[in-house]
Amino acid sequence: MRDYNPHAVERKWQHRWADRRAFEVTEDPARPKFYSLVMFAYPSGHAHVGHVRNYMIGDVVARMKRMRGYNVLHPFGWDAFGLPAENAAIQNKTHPEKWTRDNIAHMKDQLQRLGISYAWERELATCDREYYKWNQWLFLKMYERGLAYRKRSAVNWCPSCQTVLANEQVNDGRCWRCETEVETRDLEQWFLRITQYADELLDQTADLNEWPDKVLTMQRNWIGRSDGALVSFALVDADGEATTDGIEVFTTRIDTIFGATFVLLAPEHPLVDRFIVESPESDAFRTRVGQFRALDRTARLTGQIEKEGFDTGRRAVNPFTGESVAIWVANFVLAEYGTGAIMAVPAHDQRDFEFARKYGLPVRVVIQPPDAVPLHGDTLDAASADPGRVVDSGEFTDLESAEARAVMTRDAESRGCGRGQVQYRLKDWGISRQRYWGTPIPIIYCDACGPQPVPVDALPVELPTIDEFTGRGDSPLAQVPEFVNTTCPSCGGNARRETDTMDTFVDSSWYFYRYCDPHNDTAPFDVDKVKYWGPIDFYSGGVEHAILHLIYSRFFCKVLRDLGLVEHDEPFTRLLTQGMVLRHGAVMSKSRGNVVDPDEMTTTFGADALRLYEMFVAPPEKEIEWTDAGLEGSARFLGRVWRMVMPLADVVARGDTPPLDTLDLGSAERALRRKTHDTIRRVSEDLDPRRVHLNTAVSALMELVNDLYAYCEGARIGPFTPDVEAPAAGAGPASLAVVCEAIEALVLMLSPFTPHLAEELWESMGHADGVDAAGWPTFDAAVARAEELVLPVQVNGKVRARVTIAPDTSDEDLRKMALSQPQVQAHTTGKRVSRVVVVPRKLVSIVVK
RNA sequence: GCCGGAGUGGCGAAAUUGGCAGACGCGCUGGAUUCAAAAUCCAGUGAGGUUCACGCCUCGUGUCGGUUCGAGUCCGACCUCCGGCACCA
Repeated sequence: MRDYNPHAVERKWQHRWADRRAFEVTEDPARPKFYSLVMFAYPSGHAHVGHVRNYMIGDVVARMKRMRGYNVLHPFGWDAFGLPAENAAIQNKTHPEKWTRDNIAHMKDQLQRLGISYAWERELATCDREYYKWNQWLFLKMYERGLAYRKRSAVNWCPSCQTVLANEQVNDGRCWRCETEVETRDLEQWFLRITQYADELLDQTADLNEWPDKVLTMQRNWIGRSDGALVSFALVDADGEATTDGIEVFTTRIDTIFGATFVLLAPEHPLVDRFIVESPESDAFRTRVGQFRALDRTARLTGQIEKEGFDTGRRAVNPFTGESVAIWVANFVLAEYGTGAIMAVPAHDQRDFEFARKYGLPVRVVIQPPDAVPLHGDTLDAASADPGRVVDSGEFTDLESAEARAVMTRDAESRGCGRGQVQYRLKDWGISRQRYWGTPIPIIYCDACGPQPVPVDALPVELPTIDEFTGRGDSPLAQVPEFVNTTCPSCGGNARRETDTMDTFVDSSWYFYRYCDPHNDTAPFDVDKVKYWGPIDFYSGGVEHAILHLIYSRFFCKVLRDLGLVEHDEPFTRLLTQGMVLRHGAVMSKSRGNVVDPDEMTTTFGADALRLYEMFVAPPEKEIEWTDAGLEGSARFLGRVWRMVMPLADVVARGDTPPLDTLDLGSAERALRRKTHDTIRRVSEDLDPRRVHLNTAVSALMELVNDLYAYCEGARIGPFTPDVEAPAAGAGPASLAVVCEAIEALVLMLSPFTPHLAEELWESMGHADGVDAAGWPTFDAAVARAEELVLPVQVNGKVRARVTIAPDTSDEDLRKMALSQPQVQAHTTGKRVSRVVVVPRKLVSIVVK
């Protein structure tokens, strides 16, 4: 018997798969389809074992589905635009494209040596002009529909990356990529109107029942819907008379409005500028406001500052009480949420409470929570935010909070001073980036005609080649006159191109549709092809994309649906968020120097051992700390499989063992068959895309191998025959038949995990057509059924004995057997048996007193 | 502060509906094989007690309490860790 040489085996099968184009697919309406996808890769330079883990999860599912007869689409590609390439260019004086293409070549080579079943002919890179052309096309479609628009606004600016960031890309006031503190800039920017889909994005999270709850919760929080009301407080003029001008506030607690004893404005609120002008002490007022506006942005957004404010000297009328109340400016009121103005109800909102106490403003209780001592504004030491019974509120007194909100909103509406309103935390998606290595935004500015879309037949707007990257100044594209200067598509006069590029999250929001038709040069993809392959049945990737990528992709899906390009509402049916692979407690990265290169692992142990180990070490969702220790164990297991199967491969290949149902099997043989079929059941269940318990599937296969060794040792066959040349010597046909059945099932079930080894063994067993042709092994419930059961017998909750029974033993017989066990008697004698619980097929529980 | 998730041997973990806690693997210990080692095969391995021995007993899934014949699993309170959101009105 030849020894197991993983490298030779792996090379052989990788070449064969490539030669046979084994994983390339076309649409086939006669077969059920399965679209297995892993998040595509950023070509950072080198794949590490963390990437490998994710790609393996997708590959195991894809390979299993292929064996089950599905037409499986399993593509791969590159999220190739982005800042690191440009930064590398600045540092190393290379071109971002060269850096990117070199990295792709290297990483592709690494991945190919892992034997992943990708349809490489569908490979795409988002920096391909054939790809980003359709980014531009989709942008123009959105522009036509008013979903892409331009506005001047305060945006997040990372001084280190020299670019704008979306809200989603700012964490704790810092850049998601480089952790530099983010500044605010006022810029003209392009936005995608994701808020138009806010409700749908929120509501349809309810349909995503194969997504982790964690991700759905994060998305719901991110969208942040709150139902409330807009209420207008009329401004009071210098004579104390109400005017027709008003301050609109947003509140979710209109039921507390009788307790609204003042109004607060954000420092940036437009009325503040008017008040400055109208103030008798304009200069002092302006200085005051300036101080608030200059407050550190990060501190303000994270609530790390003391609540402060000042009286504007102006007043407004509470439309419910008719009282005139003070208008203050407060540093904690956010200009970008709601209307930038709030009604302050100190008795029932903690922030307002603190503010009121600090400045001695009135606190008035208007809600009495049930089961609480009667509250009083003068004695409160904290706001009471709980709902309850409305008090001291005129005609609304005695309503419950929830009802009061509805009634009072209707009342405001009827009097023309308010209406129901839904607010979202979600903001429109700013996509302009002042960088080079991305998709040019296909817009031309003409002094005469204004912004003009680039005509579709002029797409793509190609990225010009730039020789030098300095990282200084504005958009690099602005420094290329031949790019900037163009003619207006409308009037033909001189015009300038937009020089910003798109956020790369645009690229990754629809790439999974392009895979369905990657070489189409007349459309982003053929509608019928996406109709066949979509939606994605299984999608796996890092949980760090739970909000950004996954919410943007859901948004794009809905836009594409409304454009008539896709039919489904949601792009990803099942989502698996894979746990990260850490090294020394940190995510692997080149800069940290803690990267574990899969090449080293495959050189030492083989790709199959690496694959198996990463699937076995922990559940896919769980974060793991990388150690080499267990990898050796996986390599050992594969050797064990080889030494079990190889000696008997010829026996299988000869195919002269009699059919199992014609044989009279002994109890050891029946037990092995039972194990075989029970393993088929367990592994099949664990590999179900809704489950994907890959670690327990592997351990089930290990158990089967252990049982095979034990059986073969007893039967003196296979690895236990003294004569290697005659591994089946002395074995009866029954022994051989059950062992052959077991090893065939074993090899087939192992193949999604360790495809090279499995194909090699399968071929050695005389099968020329590969494991896909063989299909997934069939589970036979009758064979797997236990012949006898061993049930525990508990006395007062402690196991005191076990009884072995036939599965069809009656409850009464079981009860008698249990009570007659000597160990049970020892604990029941002299006591009264008060109760006997018989749980069929589970246990017997006896209660004594 | 709010919303999720988790806490099980020396380690990674398992336990699908409330039913024998610790499957499987790593590590360790012992045995076989070997001149020897590696590799391989076999056996043992939660803690403590007890027995010449087969065994038997007690404790044990973050802490405290509860429900139940029976709780890692359900309920209540708390502790710790991880993730998300956070002055969002």
